[in-house]
Amino acid sequence: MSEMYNHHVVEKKWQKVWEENKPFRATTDYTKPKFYALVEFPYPSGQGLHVGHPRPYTALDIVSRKRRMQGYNVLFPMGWDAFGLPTENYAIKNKIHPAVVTKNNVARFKDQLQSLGYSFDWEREVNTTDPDYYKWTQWIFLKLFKAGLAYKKEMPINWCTSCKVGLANEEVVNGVCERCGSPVVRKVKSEWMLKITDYADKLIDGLDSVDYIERVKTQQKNWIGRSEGAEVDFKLKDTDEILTVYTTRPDTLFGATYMVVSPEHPLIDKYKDRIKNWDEIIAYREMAARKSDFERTELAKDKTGVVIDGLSAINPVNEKEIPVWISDYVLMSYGTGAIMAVPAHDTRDFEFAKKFGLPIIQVVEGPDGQVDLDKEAFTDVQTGTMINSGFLDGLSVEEGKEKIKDFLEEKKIGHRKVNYKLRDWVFSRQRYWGEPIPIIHCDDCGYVPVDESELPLLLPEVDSYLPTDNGESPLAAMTDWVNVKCPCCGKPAKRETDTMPQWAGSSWYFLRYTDPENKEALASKEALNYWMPVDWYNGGMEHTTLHLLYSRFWHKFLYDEGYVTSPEPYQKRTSHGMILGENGEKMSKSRGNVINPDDIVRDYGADTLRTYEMFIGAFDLAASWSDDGVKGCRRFLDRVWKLQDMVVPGDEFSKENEIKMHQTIKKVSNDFENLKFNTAIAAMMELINVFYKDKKVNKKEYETLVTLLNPVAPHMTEEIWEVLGHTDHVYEQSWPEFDEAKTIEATVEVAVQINGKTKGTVNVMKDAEKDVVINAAKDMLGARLDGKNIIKEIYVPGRIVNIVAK
RNA sequence: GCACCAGUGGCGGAAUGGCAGACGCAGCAGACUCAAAAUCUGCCGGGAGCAAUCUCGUGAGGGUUCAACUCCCUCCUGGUGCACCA
Repeated sequence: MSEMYNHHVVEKKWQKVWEENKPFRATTDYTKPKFYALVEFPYPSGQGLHVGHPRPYTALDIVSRKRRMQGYNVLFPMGWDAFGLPTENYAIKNKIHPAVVTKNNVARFKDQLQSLGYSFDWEREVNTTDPDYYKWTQWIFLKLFKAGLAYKKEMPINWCTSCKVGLANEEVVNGVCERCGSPVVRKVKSEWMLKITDYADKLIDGLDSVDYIERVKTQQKNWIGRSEGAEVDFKLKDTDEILTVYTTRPDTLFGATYMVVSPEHPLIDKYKDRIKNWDEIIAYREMAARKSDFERTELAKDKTGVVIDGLSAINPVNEKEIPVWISDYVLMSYGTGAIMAVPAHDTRDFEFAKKFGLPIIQVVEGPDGQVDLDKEAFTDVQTGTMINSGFLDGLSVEEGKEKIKDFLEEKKIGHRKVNYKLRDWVFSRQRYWGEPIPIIHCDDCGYVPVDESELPLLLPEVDSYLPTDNGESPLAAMTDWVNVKCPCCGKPAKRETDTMPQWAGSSWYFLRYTDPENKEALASKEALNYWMPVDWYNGGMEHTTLHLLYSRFWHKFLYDEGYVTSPEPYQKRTSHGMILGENGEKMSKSRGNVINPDDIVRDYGADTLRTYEMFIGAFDLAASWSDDGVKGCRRFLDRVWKLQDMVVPGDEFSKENEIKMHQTIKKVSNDFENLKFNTAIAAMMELINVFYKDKKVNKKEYETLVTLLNPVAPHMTEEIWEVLGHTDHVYEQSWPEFDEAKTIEATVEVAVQINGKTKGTVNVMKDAEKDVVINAAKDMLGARLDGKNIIKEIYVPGRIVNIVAK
């Protein structure tokens, strides 16, 4: 009898072997076929690993292990996205340098990951806070700066009152800080910006060439928010002024009954003298400015606004005079900050017009003519027909759009225009624990880049990491560091004291893994050529509009500059679901439903945790934790272990199990590729149930099972392999092959139905003729067909017989 | 409000036009045991029937089809993302 499986001993034993033999090292043999599997590198937080981490890591570990056995040169790396606020805040609170905090957290994370037996190539570990790494983050920034894609701008930024830091739009959730939940207010600051908007079209178009799950593509497209429309010029009455608006519905121009400009629109100040209700306008503008993002969202349902008394506009297509209003439902940051309002065919304009009693003119008719403009605007562009629109009458909306655009361009009163929701990326953080921005400001020369030879520009040692109340970075207090000579003219100048956001280091880390020690370049051309693009990148949906978009932007920029050779960084992107607590809620300390992976590894073993997280449910959906489910997976592994006592000799599959073996190899192989780990494991469970029923398994069958299971449960399967007398290892074996012909049984069980209701089954040869099967089915049905009139007989080979009878 | 995803036994889930509930958990029964645990074996959606069997059943309602968990329409519920983007 075999000993009971001892995961403590066995897992440590094999982890040591892997550490010493380094079988998972990616080689520099660039002649072999390559496979680059990537998982998002973690932020090494003080809490340690969460049970959510192993789900994606195990998934790609399985795929990586399988690919190695299939002969690929596999790159499956891991590293640390270690700059960031929590570390800095912890450092401030406990008076420990953030670099020390980071070092400790990384050590803990690494221990935990190694205890799970991942086949990462630890020789390629990267850390974004390592100067040898952030040297290249700074280098990329300088390239962006030199290409005109990094610029400084005075702008109202999202300011977190608690973190005392500027936030990107992406980091503000419902008007509060994504990290700490404190209110976010507007504050005008001079900030570094990256012109991601220059890449809007490339970021959309590139999606056609990659294999991302549809959800990710849709979300990125929506986030970039490309819209095609037109800019139209309206004359202001009795002035030479032109008020330009952006619209996606130029076809409805005849229905414009008023205009609205944003409260911040410069036109207002320019015509101050003409405006008769100036006090009212100023009061409204101040009220709008005071609203936080949160209030603006909350109040979205109720439209407010003030008519500008003294200004009016002329509709260029019919010369009608229409009033001009200000309202905060028009945003200065989108389009031209002004709109033409067509209340009949725009929901927001409709609400506004109803509230203020403005005229509503219908210019599009529904298919049945029934449009109730008392209740709501008619916004359907598919079925509408133009009316009350002069030369557009009778056209469809689509035709109308094109014809009016031609007209506008011909008469020089407007032109086609594409707009995006995407904004430039706010790249400054007033914080210590980030990459210093390598720029020097000189009063005479302006912003001067630090010479590339001086990179990395190291973070100076400071005593206090506390942010200042006036919004300056802690670095600003370091006068020795700040005051430098201008590299250009030699006069006294100052260093930039803002640091980069956490997204910087993660925007290119996948490139560094290909050649992590390189001193001359971010990675060698040869390494990049061979390894890029990443073949399979798995990560959380929450990174779709942040990290994933930012890193595609940087990569496309590096491609345009000739530093990388693939236009897209990731060939395939998949996403995993969250692991919820046992009660179906998100795991959190306050809910008291947190599971610590260390406890599971200690009590049941890493192989059990890995198997369980893969068996828990569909990979892309959220799943609730279950302690009983964990036990079930351990029971399965124990049953595999105990098959040792039932082994009989055999160099080939036994006759009775041959088909089942080929079927299982096929199912497991395919399911691993398609993220269907749960059904792959179910197939292996079915297989061992067969062995248990027979109370025997031949050696070849057992070895095959062990090989198939190895990517999921690598420790136990190596141990079994050794017990079976092998001196080599499972990871050196070839992935089992299946023979398609041998996955098909000679006879098949065909369901027999009358009028689609199943009555029983018949066994027939797999390639039996239709007549034979139908007759067998009729025999089986016997008296049940008596007195019935057969109308139709359907046979789907190998599947079903359906007799339609009355 | 808009978009996307999901809704199947007591529970996690399988089946994406062809025998609904694979596999696992929990439960029940048996074997082993002095006993318990562990392990092994069997049963395990509802209703009717001694039974063979019949019948209902995949959030609700309608439709397409010989056949619908699967496709189409309307609605309900939950989750996620976006949210005055003209």
